[in-house]
Amino acid sequence: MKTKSRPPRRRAPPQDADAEAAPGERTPDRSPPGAGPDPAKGVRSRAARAAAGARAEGGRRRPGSGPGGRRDSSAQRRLESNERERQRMHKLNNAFQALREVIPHVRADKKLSKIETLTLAKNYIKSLTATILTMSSSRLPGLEGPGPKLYQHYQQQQQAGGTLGAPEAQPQGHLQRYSTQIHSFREGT
DNA sequence: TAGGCCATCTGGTCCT
DNA sequence: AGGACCAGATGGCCTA
Repeated sequence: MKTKSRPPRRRAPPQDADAEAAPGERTPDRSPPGAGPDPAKGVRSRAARAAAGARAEGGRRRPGSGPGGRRDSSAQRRLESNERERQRMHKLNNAFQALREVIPHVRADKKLSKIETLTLAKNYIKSLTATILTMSSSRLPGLEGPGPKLYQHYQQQQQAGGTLGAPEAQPQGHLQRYSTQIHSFREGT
């Protein structure tokens, strides 16, 4: 992972790239290998779409639709790079799917979007953390066991504005937030 | 039809 | 140098 922050990226002029670089003919619908009906992709039936070949154009720009499209090694490298990028995104999507499967939520009939998944997961973690803290600190007033250490760690995180972040240290708060969130997703708000 | 979400392409930047 | 990562752009599908 990159931890460094990068300078703001400037973007090359919008895709007139067609004009140059013509990276070869575009790949005809490369639905991901083994991604006929993308398993990770449920309900919103992209599957149907793929089946229908509807995705033939995908959202892709067409690099070298012109005749001169073929272009030696640089075009070849571009294609390979595209393929790697696709694979990378597929892995990312698999990870999203795995995450969806472990966070409890209602509305099983509808797939959580990525943003919903992340948000829900974050609050789920918070609520679990808070619950653990409550349980372990109430267990004993201070000597052994994970309780005090956990609590101290949690407090440090809070002070550092750390990943546990939010100022509501009350487990209730997290739980509350998580469940309202589930609720709002259920209602589609 | 508009808006949300997504997959893919692409080129820049960073890392090994 | 080549691959990984990232974010902008583009266009398709779906739902309200």
